[in-house]
Amino acid sequence: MPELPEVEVVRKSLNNLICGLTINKVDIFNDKLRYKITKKLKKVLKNQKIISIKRRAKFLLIQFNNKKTLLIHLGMTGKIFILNRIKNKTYKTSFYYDKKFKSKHNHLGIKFNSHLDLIYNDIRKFGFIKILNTQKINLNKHLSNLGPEPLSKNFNFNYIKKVTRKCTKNIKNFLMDQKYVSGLGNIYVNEILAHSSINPRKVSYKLDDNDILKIIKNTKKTLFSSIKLGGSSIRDFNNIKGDSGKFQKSFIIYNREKQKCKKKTCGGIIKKTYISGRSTFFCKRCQN
DNA sequence: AGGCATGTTACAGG
DNA sequence: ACCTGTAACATGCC
Repeated sequence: MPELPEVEVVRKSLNNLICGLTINKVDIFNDKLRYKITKKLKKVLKNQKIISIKRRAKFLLIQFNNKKTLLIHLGMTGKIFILNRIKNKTYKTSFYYDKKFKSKHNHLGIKFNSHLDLIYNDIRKFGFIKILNTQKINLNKHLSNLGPEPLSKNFNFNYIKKVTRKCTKNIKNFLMDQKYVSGLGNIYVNEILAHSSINPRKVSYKLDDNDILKIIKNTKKTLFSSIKLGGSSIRDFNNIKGDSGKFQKSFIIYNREKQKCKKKTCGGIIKKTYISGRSTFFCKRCQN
């Protein structure tokens, strides 16, 4: 689930539900994630109040009043649930807590000074949770080498022109590389290149000005639309009742192998290939 | 049964 | 040094 739009949708719902709350207790159910969850997390967060919930690239940053920040990366299958322990109700964070989510994959629980609990659940354990000093956040290795946010003004023609000129990667790997643009992943890059009618293997320095303009326009457009629809929910999330992500219905290329290209007057057949081991979909006709 | 999966990182080889 | 492909991480689905 988690590329930029999905993380942003989670951020927004957390901001609505738990910003301003104070932590009562932290439980570590299973510390095995990409990096081990440290025990000091419990002490550091106890009695602390959330003062802001931000997103940078695919990271969530939950800031507390003791100058600590919780850094969360959802990896491939990380999910955050908010539960009402009195009414036994689950709130929408982007993805409802459902019986299909097995508690054996719950890693962290936070009890707030209210009727709410937060649960971090991660089937494949590729995500991670770290505590950082808020003042030193920009020095953190995960955050210090990130390229501009694609929805910000820093992601513009001059910037992309400048960096693509000296980049010999193909454009798909360029857009997936967090040091050039942060927050894009495999699904959205497939979509962006399809919307832009650019072949994913095109070498970055060979992009002409028009290609660059199309990429910028379609990146912003695709991400905005997805956020508006609550992000994308694919595979195991598809059948879950109450799932709020709807952008998968707007995919024009991802997971559409052998189907017809949706771009008007094209109608070519979509092919699947692999680039750097990642599934890549493209239309031979309009993405020359 | 084996291939595949929204991410990141290390390593080998060109 | 830079690039690509591959494997690894862990689990579930088809």
